[in-house]
Amino acid sequence: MKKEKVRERIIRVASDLFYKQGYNSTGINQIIAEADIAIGSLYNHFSSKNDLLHAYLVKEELDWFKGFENSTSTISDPREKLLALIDYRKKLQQTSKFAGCHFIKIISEIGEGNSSVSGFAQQHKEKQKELIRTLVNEYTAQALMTDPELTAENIFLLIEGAVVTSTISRQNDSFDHVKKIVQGLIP
Amino acid sequence: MKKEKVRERIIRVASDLFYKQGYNSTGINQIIAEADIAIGSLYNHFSSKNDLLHAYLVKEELDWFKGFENSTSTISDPREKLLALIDYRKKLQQTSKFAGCHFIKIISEIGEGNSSVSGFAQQHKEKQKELIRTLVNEYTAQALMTDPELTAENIFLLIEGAVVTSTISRQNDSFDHVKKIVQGLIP
DNA sequence: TAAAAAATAGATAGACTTATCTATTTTTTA
DNA sequence: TAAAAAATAGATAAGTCTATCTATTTTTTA
Repeated sequence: MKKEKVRERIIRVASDLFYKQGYNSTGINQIIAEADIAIGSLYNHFSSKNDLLHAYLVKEELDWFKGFENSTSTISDPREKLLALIDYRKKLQQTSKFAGCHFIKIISEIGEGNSSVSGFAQQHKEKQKELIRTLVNEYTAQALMTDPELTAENIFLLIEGAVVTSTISRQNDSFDHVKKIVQGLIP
Repeated sequence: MKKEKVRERIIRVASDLFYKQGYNSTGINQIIAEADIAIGSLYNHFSSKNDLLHAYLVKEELDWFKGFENSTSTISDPREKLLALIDYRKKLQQTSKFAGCHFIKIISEIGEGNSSVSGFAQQHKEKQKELIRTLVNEYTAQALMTDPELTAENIFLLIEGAVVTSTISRQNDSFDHVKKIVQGLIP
């Protein structure tokens, strides 16, 4: 196993802290302490805390799609893949102890305050929706559907709703409900 | 018109700032400056910033239900009332320039860090769901439905999804989609 | 109108924040 | 192995944060 480089360790520790306790509640000193590095090393790799925030978002976006690919690479049927997407989001919530979606979180915390961050979150969610649209269209090719565009939006909104709901309730039953509803949408 | 008391002014200004720029990004000094009061007055009414946060949440919960009642008091038909709920959340997003749901925001920002806050948000969302459940059950009394419980959850999740999605995309079209979908759920 | 309560200005404590700097040691590259 | 690059410890600047305190003025109550 390759040794983790300093830069990678900084991003990993900072990402974890930003996610678990929030960006503003995480100080540089805590990051360097938990990553066990010198403050000079941090500022050698990143010009500012905001720069580190950007690296965090890039990492999480990569991890999200890598994780999805990893969870569903063996599934080719579009209907099964859509249901597996729901399972994937459920699993993410489970393993993070209901910490929620990284991008919803950061937008909630800094909002308009940082246009590059809000633009990044916007694009990320658009990609997720595009993924669903593609799968719904593949499904439509084999089983006719009245309004695939609206169905894709329907599934997307249900999943987003389940993520925020499970984050607040700290329970995963919303995903089971969404799965049942989606099974009805694509029979 | 009655003159606004100091305590009310503090809560109003603090609530506005907590909502617009986040709890952690809002300092005591900014609150007293914008409310145009002395710092001694603030700490005479509230024992800490956390105490003020609690007052903020209580206010927003009251305002939410008052606002809903105000928007829908003339509507008695449950189906129309459910559609009016969607319009209400849409209007809130419009008037706040897509600042999002107060409770999702605060949970995203402080998460587990404050159990009284997360408990409050939990209860608030439960009340919203209960409201939808009641309306769906009223509707079911006049037009039979296979699974009212799942339909209520369905509507709840769609609305929550539309709120977070419109917050990120800074567009209100999600609500129009939800309305169309819900009209299909309760024909 | 006199006493009590509330609000004021403003100083201050003490902890924490991001970021920079120097000087030294360790690691990597050629 | 020697030179270059990277990482280190630790001090420090300059600012922010929440909260407390005193002393004075304004408002409310009786």
